[in-house]
Amino acid sequence: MQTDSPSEETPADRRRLRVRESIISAAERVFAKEGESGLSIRRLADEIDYSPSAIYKYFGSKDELIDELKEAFFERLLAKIDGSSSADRPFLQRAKACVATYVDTAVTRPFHYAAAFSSIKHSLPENGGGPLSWDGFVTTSKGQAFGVLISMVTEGQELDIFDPSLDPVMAAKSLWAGSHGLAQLLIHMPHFHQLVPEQQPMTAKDFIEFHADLQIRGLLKPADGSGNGRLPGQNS
Amino acid sequence: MQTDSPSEETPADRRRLRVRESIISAAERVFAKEGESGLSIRRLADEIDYSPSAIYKYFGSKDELIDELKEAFFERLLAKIDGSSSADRPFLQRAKACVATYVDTAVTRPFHYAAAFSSIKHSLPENGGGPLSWDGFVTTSKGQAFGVLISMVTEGQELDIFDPSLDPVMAAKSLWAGSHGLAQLLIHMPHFHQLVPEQQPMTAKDFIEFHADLQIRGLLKPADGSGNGRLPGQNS
DNA sequence: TTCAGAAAGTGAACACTGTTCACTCTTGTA
DNA sequence: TACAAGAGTGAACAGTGTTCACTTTCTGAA
Repeated sequence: MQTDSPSEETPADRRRLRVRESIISAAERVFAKEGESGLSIRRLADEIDYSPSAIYKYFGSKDELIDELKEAFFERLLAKIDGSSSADRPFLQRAKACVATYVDTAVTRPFHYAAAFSSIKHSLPENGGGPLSWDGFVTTSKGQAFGVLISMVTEGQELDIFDPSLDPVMAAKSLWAGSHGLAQLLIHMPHFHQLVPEQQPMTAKDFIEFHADLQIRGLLKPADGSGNGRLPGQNS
Repeated sequence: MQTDSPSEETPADRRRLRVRESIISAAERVFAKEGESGLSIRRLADEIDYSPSAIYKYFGSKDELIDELKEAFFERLLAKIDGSSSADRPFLQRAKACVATYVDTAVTRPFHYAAAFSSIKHSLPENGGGPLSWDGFVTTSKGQAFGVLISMVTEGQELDIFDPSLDPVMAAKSLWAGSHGLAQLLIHMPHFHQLVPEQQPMTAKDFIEFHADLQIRGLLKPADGSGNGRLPGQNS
């Protein structure tokens, strides 16, 4: 199928890529609206006017197809939070925006984000089941997005804003957990943000910012000299 | 089937309850080990030596059965964090323990916890799809567990430890999101806790406590006395 | 231009799934 | 003892992901 010069793209290649792309885009359309349960191979085949078995000439399995959707999503997410963290604004604003953007992007494509954390026992395909390796992780989009968080923490420490005694990786993981949790709750409990005893107006965006604020607050450098700011470990 | 006196329990009632219980316990056993995907009606029927259709004489659907497992789990969780929050210890220790217990309990039964937050668009069956009502929510086990968090925040404010300018409900939601996020990440990314560049010993328990610490820190009363959204006096 | 081989595409089948329904068997009561 | 209600069953339906032998289409070389 390939010609002698490997960089050349034959008509067959283009045709194959076009069909592959049509599968992906149909899958993306259905998945974004109805999620994994709404996306069946037969339905997909119907939408692109091919037989179900034809799909398997392009993707090894349904999971492999969905993995591609998730990976594409995390690339978008990475680009967004990377943009937030490198914008031309004061540090604390950027830090908060970074968290807020993460949550906001996740909520915008709930099925993608939820699916990315839906499997139990093996979240990294390339390392199925084994202990999560650092080197393997940081090359994924997910890992790179995490790297943005780490950089943010170290920058905050260099600026003498964040507590220097914190391990940046652990702090970033904590930050990730906090953002992830809010995203998940907003996704899985509609109107979570306006869940209050007295009905007061509160948009999801407002609550996301409130949460980001609190998250960042936990990392702030404790007031100097006072034993109050730092959380006492054993006593209190 | 009921006798004239409604409080009396006939042998038929007991028999029915026994079969029902055997279904639940078989389901619990399979579900705890393999999760929703490993639990099929036919397999369940095999395990209890009944036909698949017999199950439908006891539960309206597979979802209804699983809902019962999830509800039972949240009742256990509620009891546990309620115990943590009311133990005879200093406040900050209790507060941290409360968060840590939540995460720990979730991680211990990963499938139960994950399943409880797996559906998108309607997390409260009794309110399917509509806006989440406060009154409906606080009566569920989930809602009551949340109530424990709110009480903890208000107590911290009364003790002059937590920032009094924070809305207790919003702070509790933020806390919940943070705990939920860590639980989810630990469940869905095995060895998340020991995901570090240099391999240094770090147990899940240790990381949970670190995270709980940071979460609580975010709620502390700022040392300089200013309220929400304070900026550090240092350069930024 | 012809022709072999590779790739693309297909339809039927397999082994599953949750669920339903007409049916039989068992049980408790009048 | 007769009868009705409940318990339990087997077969079937509609759906799923996936496989495989098969045909059709295309392409690169003789």
